[in-house]
Amino acid sequence: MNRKALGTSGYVVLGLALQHGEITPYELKQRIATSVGYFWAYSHPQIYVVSEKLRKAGLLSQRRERSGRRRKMYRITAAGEQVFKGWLSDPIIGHTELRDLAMLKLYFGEFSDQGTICAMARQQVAAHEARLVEYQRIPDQRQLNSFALRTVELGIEFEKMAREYWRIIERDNI
Amino acid sequence: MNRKALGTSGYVVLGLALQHGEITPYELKQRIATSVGYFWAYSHPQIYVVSEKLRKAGLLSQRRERSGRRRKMYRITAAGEQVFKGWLSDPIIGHTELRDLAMLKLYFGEFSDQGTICAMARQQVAAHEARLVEYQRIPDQRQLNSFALRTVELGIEFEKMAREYWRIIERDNI
DNA sequence: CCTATCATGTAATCCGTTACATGATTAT
DNA sequence: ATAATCATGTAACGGATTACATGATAGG
Repeated sequence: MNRKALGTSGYVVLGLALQHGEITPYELKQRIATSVGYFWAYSHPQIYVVSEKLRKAGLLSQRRERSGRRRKMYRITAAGEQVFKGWLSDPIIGHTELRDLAMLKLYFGEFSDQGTICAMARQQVAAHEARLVEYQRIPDQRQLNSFALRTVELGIEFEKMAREYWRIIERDNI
Repeated sequence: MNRKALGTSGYVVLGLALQHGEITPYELKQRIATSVGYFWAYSHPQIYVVSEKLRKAGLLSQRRERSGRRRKMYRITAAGEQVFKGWLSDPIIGHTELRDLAMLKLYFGEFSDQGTICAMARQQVAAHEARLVEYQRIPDQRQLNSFALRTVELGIEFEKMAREYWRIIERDNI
């Protein structure tokens, strides 16, 4: 209804529901953790809350398993699809936010000592390396559509850059 | 006291207070907007709330202007400095989060049309270009310590990369 | 002197996380 | 059978944004 009331997490859920037809909160959680969650994470209880909120707003319909875990199965409604597609074509406001604790601490490096910074740099090289490997494996493991693949590509480029960046920090601080 | 109770925004305020000696919430806001805020933004009412919280926790001391605007002037306490430096050497948990609406929408590109994606790509090229120019001007405008300069460097590299990325998206979608 | 904008803040609300809790299924 | 883990949620809290409000100063 009023589109303003929906946060980004709501649109993520709508989008995934649209992609998958019928989906449980758990599947949503898994999907997010291995896709959009790489660059826009959120925690699992949120997913349950958001799904319920979307259902109440009439953007998702719900069907419940009759036996076993009695899982809630969500499906996007016509209204939901309309809201989601409207959001997709809304103009982008705001810019990329690069939230990174290590960068923040580096900014205040004057109050650290060389050993601490160097250790942090080493740890960051390893962390970005690990993430790079993880991203590089994604196209082999799952068949993604070309758009999802594209976002993975940016992830890969970013990790390469960050790894190199911290290597230089490490070298300069030894 | 108990360090766990402090969020990242608290440490940002402590760090800036440590750098600047005595600082008002407004200066904090300005400083954040043109430094760490580039990669870790937050809104101005938060700064007032966080500063007060830090004062109550004994990590900042406060002096009030006697006339005019009766501004609150904050200064870091010995306890605050200790807590801040402790945080600096804490190990990093979690990874870089690259929060970007355009990337999110690109991920769901299958539900957009080419025109919309192309327009978004064009807008993103312009936005990253603008930001790049802004970052490149920073070293001339202000004298920053070498650590702050280093973080700006990553910002510049990122913007170059993102600009190039969206240029390719735009080209492929025309 | 009046207006714009600078500077400072409060209150309400919402979003997201942490901690907790529990039933269902699978492996041994 | 029993332990492990899969799957599903709730409740409480805290952090962050939005909307609102107001006094101080500067410019005309």
